Amino acid sequence: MTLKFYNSLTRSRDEFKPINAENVRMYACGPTVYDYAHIGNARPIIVFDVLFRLLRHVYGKDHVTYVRNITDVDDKINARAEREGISIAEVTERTTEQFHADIAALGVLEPTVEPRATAHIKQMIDMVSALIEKGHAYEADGHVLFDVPSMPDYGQLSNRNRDEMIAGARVEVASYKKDPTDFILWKPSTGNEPGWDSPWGYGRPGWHLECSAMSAKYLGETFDIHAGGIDLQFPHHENEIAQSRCSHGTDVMANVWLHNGFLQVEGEKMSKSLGNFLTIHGLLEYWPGEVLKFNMLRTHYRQPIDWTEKGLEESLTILQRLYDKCAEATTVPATIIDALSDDLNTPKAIAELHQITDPGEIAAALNLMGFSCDTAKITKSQGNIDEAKINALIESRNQARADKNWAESDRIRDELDAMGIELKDGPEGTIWKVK
RNA sequence: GGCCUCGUGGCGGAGUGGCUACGCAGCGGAUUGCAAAUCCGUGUACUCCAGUUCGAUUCUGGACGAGGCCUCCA
Repeated sequence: MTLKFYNSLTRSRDEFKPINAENVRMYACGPTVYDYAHIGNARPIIVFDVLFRLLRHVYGKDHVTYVRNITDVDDKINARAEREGISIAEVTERTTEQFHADIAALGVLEPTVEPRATAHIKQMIDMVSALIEKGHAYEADGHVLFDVPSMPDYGQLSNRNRDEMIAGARVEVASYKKDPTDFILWKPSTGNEPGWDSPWGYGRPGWHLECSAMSAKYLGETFDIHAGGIDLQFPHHENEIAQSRCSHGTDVMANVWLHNGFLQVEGEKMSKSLGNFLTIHGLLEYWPGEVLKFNMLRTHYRQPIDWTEKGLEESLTILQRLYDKCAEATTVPATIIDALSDDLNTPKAIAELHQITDPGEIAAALNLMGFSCDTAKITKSQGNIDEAKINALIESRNQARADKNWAESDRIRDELDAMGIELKDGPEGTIWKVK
C-alpha cells in the first residue's frame, strides 16, 4: 500500500513513509475558541478526519496519533469577553462546548489528544528559554521576539525570502523589533488580559508558540504530518517551523505539510459584512451533519470550494441514494483505498463509490470515509409535524384509493403536499417524509 | 509590487499524450390509477494563441480570466 500526498514543503507529490509505522503521528491546527466555528473552519476538520481514518485503516487503529489543539488564549477571546462583560473562561468554555457539539454532528472521530494552550504554558516558556539560550530569540521592551535572521533557511515552507517579506510588509514595524520579520514569542499582559509569570515578566504567549510546544509534547520533535488551512502556511506554519527547529536543533519539524484550500459562499468570499457568514451551528439547523461533510468531500481538499445551497441539495440527493443501497458493511474495495491514497482524492473515491454494486462494500466504503449509512441521520430537520393528522389523511386517502376514487386520492395528496409532506406508495404500503 | 494555486459539458467535479470519467439536472423508455422511488437508454466539454509531437484538454511559452497569501483570518 503506497500513500502519496502533495507536500507543501517540497511542492511535489511525495510517497508517504512514516518515521515509525507503529506510531504514525499527525497534527492539525484546531480552532481559536472565541465564537461559533464557521463552515470554513469545518473544512480542515473534515478532510483531515478522512486522513486520520485512512491512516488508521492502513497502519492499524492503534498506530496513529492525531493531535488537534484548542487555542484558548488569544486577543480575540479577550475582546469578546470584554464586549459581553463575561469572563475569558466563560467564553472559551462555552465556545469549546459549541465546537464539540458542532463537529460531533459532522461525524468526525475525536483526535487522540486535544490539548489546550493554557494547559501548556510551562512548555511554551521552556521553549522560549531554549530559543534565547541558543541565540534565536531576544528580549526587547517587555517582549520576547524570534530572531528571524538567525535562521538562514527561514521561509522554506512558504517559499519566500526575507527581502520579499520586508518589501511586502503592509504593517508598520514595531520599534522594538531588531528586524522587520521578527515575530513575537511572548508579550506582556496588563489589566484584564490573561497572563502568567515568566522569566520576562507577567505575560502571555504569542500565537505561533502554542502549536510548537504542544506538537513537541505529544508527537515529538520531529513527526510525520502537519496539516492546516492554506492561509496558515504563512506566517503561522512558517513560524512554527522556526520555533520548533531552532529550539530543538532539528532539520525538520514535520516531514509532510498538508494545506487545505479556501472556501467561498455562493461565489463570494465569506465575510460578516456581506452577510453570507455561515456557521456550522447555523447550517446544522437545516442540514444533517453528514450532508455537510459529504458536500465538503465532493471537492478535493486542495481545490478552492464554492459552498452553495444547490450543492447541498445535490449532496443530500446523492447521499440518500447511496444510503438506500447500503447493507451490513463488509470490506472496503481497493478502488476506494486507491483513490484516498492518492493525495486524499475524495471526489475520485465518491465517483468509485457509484461503481460499486455490492451493498456491503458500499457501506464499508462509506464507513471508511466517516459516513454512517443510517438514513435517519440524513433526514432534514422536521420541524413541527402533526403525525396523527398525517396518518389520518393517509388512511382516508388509502380508502379512496381502494374505492378507486382517484380524484379524492389526489386531492389528499395535494393537501399533504401543501403541508410539505411527500408520499410514496410502495409494496409495504404508503410511507411519508418531509420534503 | 512579490509569491502561489487554478481555468474541463447546464451545474458539481476527477483524470489522461491517442480509447466512456463519474454524479446532479435534462431528455426518452420500463414500472405506477396518478405520483414518488427504482431500473434501462441518452447528448453537448476540456479559456484563447503559439510551440514540441504522427497526435495535446493533458507537455512548454505567452495572453486573458478567477482565487489565495504577503505578521496573528481555517
